[in-house]
Parts: sequence; structure tokens; C-alpha cells
Amino acid sequence: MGRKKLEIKRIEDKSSRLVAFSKRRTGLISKAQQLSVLCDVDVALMVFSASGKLYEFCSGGTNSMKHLLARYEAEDRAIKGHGDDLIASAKDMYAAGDDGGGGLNDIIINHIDSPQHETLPLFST
Amino acid sequence: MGRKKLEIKRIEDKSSRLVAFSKRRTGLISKAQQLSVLCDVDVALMVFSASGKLYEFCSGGTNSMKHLLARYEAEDRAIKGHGDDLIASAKDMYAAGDDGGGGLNDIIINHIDSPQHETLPLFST
DNA sequence: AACTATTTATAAGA
DNA sequence: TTCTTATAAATAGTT
Repeated sequence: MGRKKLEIKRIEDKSSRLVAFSKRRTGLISKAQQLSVLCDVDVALMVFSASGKLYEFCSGGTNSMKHLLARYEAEDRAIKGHGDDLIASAKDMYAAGDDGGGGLNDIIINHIDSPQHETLPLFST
Repeated sequence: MGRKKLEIKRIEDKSSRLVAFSKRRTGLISKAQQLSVLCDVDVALMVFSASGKLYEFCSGGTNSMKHLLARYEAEDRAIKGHGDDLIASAKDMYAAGDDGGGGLNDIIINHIDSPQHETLPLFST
């Protein structure tokens, strides 16, 4: 989006990297806020600078960050609770030889991509 | 960024809102990944859809999300640990009459905007 | 901190 | 939903 196309790899020049960090961090937080408002969903974003500074955004305000983290932990536990099922699925796929290349990782990702019915909304706006 | 300029407020038409959610969520996660790679920083992003589905990105992979959340908790505690100092600062500012309008909120935001020296990196790539 | 040439993201529409 | 396309936005390099 600039004068030249930029490869997505670490910017080695420190000055350029810091400038890019400042610009892109601002843009990212703005996009996160827009997504939460336009689509009426909860979003939590944390950015840790190389110097240890924290930048954050949370729909509902910074004070509600803990609510979203609690919700995340709950969903995470729900996913982990299916560990045995996931491993069984992985074995089945390997046995059937239809592993798409990603193996267990892809299975877990697919699982994460499906709604977690066990998870009750702990926080909603 | 489209055929028409869009106001940043809840999209009332459900179909349009879902389409926007799909597109913008993808874009946001992509931007988060680019920021982490280009600027070599840690980023954690969580999006909770209205139907309770979780979408996430974490630099270092989903498995490292917990490390970043722990780091966030640590920074949060460090900020909270300065509660007394912050309240004293607020009182001083009010007494001096140089409250910029934001009051304690602004003081806390300024505090958050400064590096947390007490925070050790719990996780780094 | 501004500028501006370009690249990207994306709102509508098919 | 997936592809297309006109436009708005973001931003890389520059001043």
C-alpha cells in the first residue's frame, strides 16, 4: 500500500521498522475497532512492542478486556475437552490416508473453526 | 474502501453484516500477522462472532496464545500496582487545576502509554 | 510530522 | 458463497 510493494518479512532497518510499527499498529487497532462496531462483535487485541510497551484494544473498553480473556479461556477449555475426540479423528484420518498434509494441526484448526456449542457467552455487548 | 464510503456504525442488514464480518475478520487477522512479522513484535487477537465462534491469531502460533495472555496479565498487574501513585497524581492534577478534561482516565491512559519497566518479557520470539 | 504515489482492502453487484 | 470491479483507505518511501 505504498510507493513499493513490501515483502512480508522482518524489516531489517531499525528506523523503518519502528516507523512501520507506529503506522501499522495504529491502523490495526482502528480496523479492530471498526470490525467490532460494524459487525457488532467482541474483539480483543494486544500488541507488545519490542521495548515492552503494551498497546491494546477491547470492544467494550479496556476494562472489559478481562471479560473477553475469561471468555477465551472458557472456549479454550471447551476445545481442550475434546482432546480425545481430536486424537481419534487424527488416527482415523491417518489410517484412511486422507491427511491433507496438515495432520493433527489441521484437524484441530478445523475443530476450532467450528462453533463451540459448549461455550456460553460470558460477556456480550 | 469500497464502492461507497461506509459509516462506522452497526450494519443493520444482517446479510450485509455477515458478509462484512467475514471479509473484515480475514483482513484484520492478515494485518495482525503482517504487523508481527514486519515489525518483529508479539500480537494476540481474538474475535468472537455473534454466534459464539472464536477466531484468533497469535504470533508464534495458537499454542503460544497462553504465553501472551500471561504476559498481558503481568503487565496489567504492574499497572494496577501503581494504583496509589495514579490516584495521588490525579489529586495533584485536580488541585493544580490542570486537568486536561480527561481526568483520572487520561492519567491512566498516559501511564499505560509509557513502558512498563517492571514487566519482564515472559515470551519472546 | 506531512506528503503522495501506489498498493490493498473492501462495498456493491453479478 | 465466490468472483469481479469500482473506490475508499492504508501505507512505503520521501521531504
